[in-house]
Amino acid sequence: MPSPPPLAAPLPRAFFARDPRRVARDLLGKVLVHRHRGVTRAARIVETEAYLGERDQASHARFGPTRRAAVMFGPPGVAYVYLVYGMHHCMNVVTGEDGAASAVLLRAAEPLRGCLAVPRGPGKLCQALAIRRERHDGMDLCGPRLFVADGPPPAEPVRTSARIGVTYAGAWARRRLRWYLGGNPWVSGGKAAR
DNA sequence: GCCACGATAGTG
DNA sequence: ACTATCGTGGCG
Repeated sequence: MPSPPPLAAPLPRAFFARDPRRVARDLLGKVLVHRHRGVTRAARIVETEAYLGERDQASHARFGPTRRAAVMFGPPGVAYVYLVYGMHHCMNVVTGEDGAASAVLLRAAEPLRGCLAVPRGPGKLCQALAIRRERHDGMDLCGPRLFVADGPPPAEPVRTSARIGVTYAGAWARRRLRWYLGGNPWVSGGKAAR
């Protein structure tokens, strides 16, 4: 008997080893999958933000390879998960070349399977898929536990805007480094941001 | 050691 | 607009 085909396979590392802006755009419509103890949780990515590296004054990488931001300076295709405001976890995928410190923040997704919350906003996305810093920061996304699977090309139009919550970053805050699916109800930021 | 503050989210 | 809640980075 042939074994059943996997429901979803991880995207190859080459997908992440590119400019974070391209990865941010191409992640729209892809499926984030978390498997743990036989439970699968999955959601379709509808909103992302690119962080361009050490020079990007909105990025955690702006302080150099500190303990928190260390994984951003490593190879692509790895999860960078951190804690904000002492209570919310946020997940990024590391992109670009090894050492470039670029990443893409996953901001919102459409629930597909096993979601514990509505994955609208980066904190809620992690809560929905049971992703947390202690467990997933530094995890390889080309493994079986936490990965991004391919999905059909989105029917919705791809739109861009300035990133959310980075007003401290001066001119970098005004750059259009946020990507989302226009009109999609799962996108965060309220009516104005959709 | 201290301290100010956050790539957020929920309430008023 | 206010705040919960704690790790982080800057500075001394």
